[in-house]
Amino acid sequence: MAVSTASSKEPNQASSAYERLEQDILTGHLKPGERLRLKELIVSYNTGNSPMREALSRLSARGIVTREENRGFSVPHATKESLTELLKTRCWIEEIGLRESIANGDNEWEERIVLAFHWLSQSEKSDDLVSGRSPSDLKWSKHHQGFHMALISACNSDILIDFCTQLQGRSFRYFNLAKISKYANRNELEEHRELKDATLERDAELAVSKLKKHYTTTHEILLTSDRFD
Amino acid sequence: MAVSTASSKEPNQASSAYERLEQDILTGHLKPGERLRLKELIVSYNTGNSPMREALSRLSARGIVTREENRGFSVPHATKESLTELLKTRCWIEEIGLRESIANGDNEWEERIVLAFHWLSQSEKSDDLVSGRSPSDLKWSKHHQGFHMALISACNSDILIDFCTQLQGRSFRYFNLAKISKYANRNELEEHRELKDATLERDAELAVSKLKKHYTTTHEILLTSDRFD
DNA sequence: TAACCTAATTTTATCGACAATATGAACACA
DNA sequence: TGTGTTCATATTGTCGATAAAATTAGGTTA
Repeated sequence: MAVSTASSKEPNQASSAYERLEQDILTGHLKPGERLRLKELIVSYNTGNSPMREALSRLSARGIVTREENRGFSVPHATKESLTELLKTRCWIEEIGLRESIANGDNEWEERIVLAFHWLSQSEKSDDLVSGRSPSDLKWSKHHQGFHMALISACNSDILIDFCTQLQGRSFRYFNLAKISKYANRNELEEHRELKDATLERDAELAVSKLKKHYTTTHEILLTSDRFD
Repeated sequence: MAVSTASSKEPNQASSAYERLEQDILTGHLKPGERLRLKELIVSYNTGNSPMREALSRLSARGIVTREENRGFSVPHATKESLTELLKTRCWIEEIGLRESIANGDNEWEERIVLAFHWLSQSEKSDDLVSGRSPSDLKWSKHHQGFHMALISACNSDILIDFCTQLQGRSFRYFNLAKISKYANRNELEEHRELKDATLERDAELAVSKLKKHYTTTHEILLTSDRFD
């Protein structure tokens, strides 16, 4: 069982366990369907009964782990069907966030996008193109997620933003599980640039179509993977 | 502190506590901002330390209670601003659910709507119109929620349905906190009927506009309440 | 009086043991 | 061989006590 090493001193053990376990699930280190036995987790993550149980409870409430009453916890299954549902839903909801942001976004919103794109493009360039799964992936992922969140960050609904964060996390897991190099026949930097430009020009229709295209392409690539049930 | 009485034998204490506490928060028996001290809850709900803590953890992960690290849990504040955000977001997301359902719904979906409307109209008629907050309210609420969920139940996204359920729960709390008779100058039965008819006739534009009008009217009524911060 | 420090109290977070439940293996029987 | 039953084991769920952290109250000084 893969385990994240304890990093910075978290406020308390439960939250620390929560974050590390979430990380290990979303990065795909813990495999779909794998059972999460309390006893083993306590050893692996070097914490106690109560904090780990609390972490699992919180994760299950957010759909990051699956729970069966009196039967324990496990890593959610990953099927092509649920991936399709996930991406479809993500398109629906991020479209709203993007349209609202384009309608309401202020200067600071534009700045957030410009900066997020800058860091994304930096990390895309510096990535080495051969070894798809390099250690820098995590950094790229953070920038990628940051960019997409910046786009919708002016929608004036923390609730919607939270939903998008959840969907992003789940998508991230499928991306990692698929084990496909993100450079497979694709110029993501250019896709992101076009998306950024359309957004900053407040061309909602174009921006939304770029966004959907972006996700649809990802979807199609991921579906070629045979790593799902 | 108000407390739900233990009802049917729940699978385990943690889940039972979860549901009862959720109920007491959403019905407004526990007031916004009220601190949820573990010790008191254990006495009130007649359960142990661990199950109650687990219930609180799960509730906080879903935004039903607020948590501050090392400072405990409390009932979320209720402000007019967050109510506005909530209803806005709900309109956005349920619109999607409704449009998708209208596009994809099958016969069973139509049957669910017909039945849900039937029970809703029954409980609306039988409610006595004077005492706004009658014990039958909870029954009406269940039917009301059931009707709105039926409308979107053919959207083919369990994720979206789960989001709608969450938003519905939070809206329900504001409704209860406002303490406004639901018959204030309003014919809800007729609103629901028009919404149902437009939906069953697969007139997406009309149905969506009826839905939004329905929620906007609710919103305006709730905003007249002075029960929020 | 107001600001600040310190100690007592309250409250949250965690631990280790125990109870309840589910799982799996061995065995009897058709 | 296949099916059902019983008992041992493993796993989840709960309890009561303790440790850690925050809050409160009292007292001291300017």
